[in-house]
Amino acid sequence: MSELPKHFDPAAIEARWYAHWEEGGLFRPERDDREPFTIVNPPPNVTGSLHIGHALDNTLQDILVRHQRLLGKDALWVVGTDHAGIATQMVVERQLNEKQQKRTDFSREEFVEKVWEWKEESGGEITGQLRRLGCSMDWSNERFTMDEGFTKAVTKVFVDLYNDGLIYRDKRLVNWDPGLKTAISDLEVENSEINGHFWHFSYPLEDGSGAISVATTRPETMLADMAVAVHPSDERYADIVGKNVRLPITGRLVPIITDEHADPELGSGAVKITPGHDFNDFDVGKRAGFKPANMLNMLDANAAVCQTADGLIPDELIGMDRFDARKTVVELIDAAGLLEQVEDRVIVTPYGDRSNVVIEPWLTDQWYVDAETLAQGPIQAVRDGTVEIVPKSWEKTFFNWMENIQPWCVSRQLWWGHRIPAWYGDDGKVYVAADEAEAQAQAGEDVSLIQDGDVLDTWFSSGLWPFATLGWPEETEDLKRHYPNSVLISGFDILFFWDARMMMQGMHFMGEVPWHTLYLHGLVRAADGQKMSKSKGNTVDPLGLIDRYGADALRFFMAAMESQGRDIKMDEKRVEGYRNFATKLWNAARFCQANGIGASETLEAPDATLPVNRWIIAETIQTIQQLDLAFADLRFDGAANTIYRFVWDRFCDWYLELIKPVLQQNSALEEIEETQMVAGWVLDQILVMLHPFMPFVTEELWSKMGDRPDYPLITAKWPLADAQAMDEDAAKEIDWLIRLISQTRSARSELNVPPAAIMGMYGGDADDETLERVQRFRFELSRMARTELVRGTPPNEPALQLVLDGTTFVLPLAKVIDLDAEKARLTKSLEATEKEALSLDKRLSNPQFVEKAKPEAVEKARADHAEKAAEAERLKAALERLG
RNA sequence: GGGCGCGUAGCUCAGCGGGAGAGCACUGCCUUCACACGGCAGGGGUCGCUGGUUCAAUCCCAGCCGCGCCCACCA
Repeated sequence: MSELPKHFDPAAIEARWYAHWEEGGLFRPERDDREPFTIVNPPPNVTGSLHIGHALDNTLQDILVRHQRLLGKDALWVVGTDHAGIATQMVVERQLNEKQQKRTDFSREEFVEKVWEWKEESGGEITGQLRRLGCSMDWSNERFTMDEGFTKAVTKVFVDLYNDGLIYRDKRLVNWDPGLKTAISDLEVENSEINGHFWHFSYPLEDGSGAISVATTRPETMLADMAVAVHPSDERYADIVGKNVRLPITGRLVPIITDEHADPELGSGAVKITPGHDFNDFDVGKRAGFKPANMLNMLDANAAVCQTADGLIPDELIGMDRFDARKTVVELIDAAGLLEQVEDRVIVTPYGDRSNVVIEPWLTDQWYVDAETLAQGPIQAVRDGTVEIVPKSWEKTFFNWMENIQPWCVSRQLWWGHRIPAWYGDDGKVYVAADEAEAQAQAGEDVSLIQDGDVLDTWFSSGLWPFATLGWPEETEDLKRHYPNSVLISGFDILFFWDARMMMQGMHFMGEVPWHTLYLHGLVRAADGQKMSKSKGNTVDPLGLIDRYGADALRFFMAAMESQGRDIKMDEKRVEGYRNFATKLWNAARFCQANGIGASETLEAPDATLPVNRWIIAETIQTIQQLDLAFADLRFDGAANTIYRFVWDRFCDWYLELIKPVLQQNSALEEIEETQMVAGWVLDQILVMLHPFMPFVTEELWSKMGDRPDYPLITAKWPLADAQAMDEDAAKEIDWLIRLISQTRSARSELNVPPAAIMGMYGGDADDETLERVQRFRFELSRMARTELVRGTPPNEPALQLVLDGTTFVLPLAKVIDLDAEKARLTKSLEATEKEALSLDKRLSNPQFVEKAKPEAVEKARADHAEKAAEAERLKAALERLG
């Protein structure tokens, strides 16, 4: 126990305590015999740095983990980082660009080596920042999605899914990102509306008997048109279905076909079909009997025009960028007199979420996961409650996506990531195996093999996080104990990317859900409600907030603002307010120290006789109960507000003020000792309850309030909500005292009674019990209300009158009192009371209410009415006495 | 086109069947021996609008008006 400095400086204690916890192994004490509690941390990008969203996400997790650790559980918070294929490769490529180099200047091996170097160099940044936030993760088993064990798991998953028929290679349209030159999944495409045009072309019939009009938003793709479709029921075209049209520019002959896809209402009702460059047309093309292998492709990986298989594209167009080609094609068609009309039109255009380049539907061979099959288990699990989504409103969104899920393209044409374990033999076959030796064994010695050059989607590997981090595919002790995990906390923005994939892969490979609760939180927005983004320049750096206000304040802010289902708007004033809260607690502890109050020796509430002590014990227990409920419901805001109010309003503003007379006014020794003991116990409970939210300041105070070197707060015991220790009589008595003090203060303030003036207080019509109470609390009343009990009949002079329960107290103050002000005050009070009494009276005189309302409600209304009516009478009498 | 959410004090948000709360901001007083990053007292709300259900609605239902997000192939 050592004296607390006068000023609280978060920075001075944070680093010290974090190191102490980590070095002492306190994040993961030996508790093999206890019930496990497990959370896996959404692995941040290895080369990333902590942003405000991480701060929210990780604060919430740390609160749960610290709470569970205090409850005595074997709490494990798995931590690690993600290799983040595209994002990381982009970072390194950008660095090369700065040196006038590019990826392709190097061999694949050389480039990957450079990424590893970068990872070694910068990969520690974010983990260091998580430490600054106070996150109590199990660093002793820190993982990386490309570490050896994880890579083994990824390979096994791919091979097993392939052998189960759930991964296959297919030629179909993918979302091709011409900027990054890789395929991406549906989820990585962001659609946005842009202003474009709708061009109407006239396609002449081969037999010269006329023409058919088609409209398109992408004229350049007509270079690879393979048909024109009309609706089967569209009679306008019935007699030309089956004829050919001769396409402008290429001169290709393509048939007029029928397909349900053609909308007779739209444009002319006839639509050009380009199976190689449009998702709808691909389906139409397949229905029309075109094999994907024969579908014409007119764009290369850069989305520049290339020659189609039939060689019909004029040379002048070859090599032209798709947008230049668009212009040129329109010009050529116009020159041929076949451009009928150009309409302005808003077009939904797909962009790559990383590159921000317009995505091109492109015909390639890729690896696909049969997501539909894998989705069945998770759908069922959410339906039957095995997995509870919190807040529940996300369930619909989850079902809607899972029930309409498309094949998941998992191959990426990148260099950084998990190499796909597939080898192509010169025998034309594909061999999928754990390594090349096995593939060779499958193929036989005579076949020469080349490994697939692609890597896997990052989410393919991070989907294994809940079990691969625990040692899978080895059957480790950890895996047995900690899978399924207890709860997953994630932003709703990765519900499909990550959460759903974890469920699919977890259920397939572990046979069980990855966790039983899925808690989804919102986004942290800028103060004006805008989404934070680097490009807008409106991001708030959590490290800066920690520098200014301390990690505890930032954490408390996150918790207090986290109500389920709503985004959080950044409000720095509020962070400041929670810094003030930490300071308040610090000063309360200083007061305790100065008054001989220290660490409690017991976990149970001490025995106490003084009402004020019995009262605060009851208040503490109520707080524990409320906190337990809030935790059970994952109401972070509720929990934070409960402890906040208890510390500030109850403990500091009332309890500490009420015990000052006991501690400082020559009370009996046993009363002082009892009060010190109770205050020490309450402060200890506060520190424990607040610790999950504010780990640093609480641990510091815990150590400073007593010598308990082998019993750090981080592994202390969560308080017991022992209802037996609650004393209703004491609660009533202190409640009465608080109301008397408040009323007196309020009246004094309104009448401008000088703050220091002591007012004599006559019991007036008080009964003996009340008088005795006033006498008993004379020191408290003297200090906090500046009143002194006077026996006898009040003098016949103007006085301040207080109506409390069944008593009218009289405080004569002839010299100071402003009679009119007092009249006004009493009148206002009377009016308010009468208004309430009247409203209750109206309700009670309604027979419908008395008959139909719940008996408790009627009973309460009657009691309230009686009370208000009596109070009104007293106020009226008081007014009359003033004349 | 479907789905979700929001609209409560000047601001940021809780509450969600029995008559409205917090933090900040604001006003007045207080340099009281834990704390001015403080104390005490106070002002401020037809709970978006319109109907309905109910003895009773900010809270449930329907419609409308504003705002936001997600999903979806209208060429």
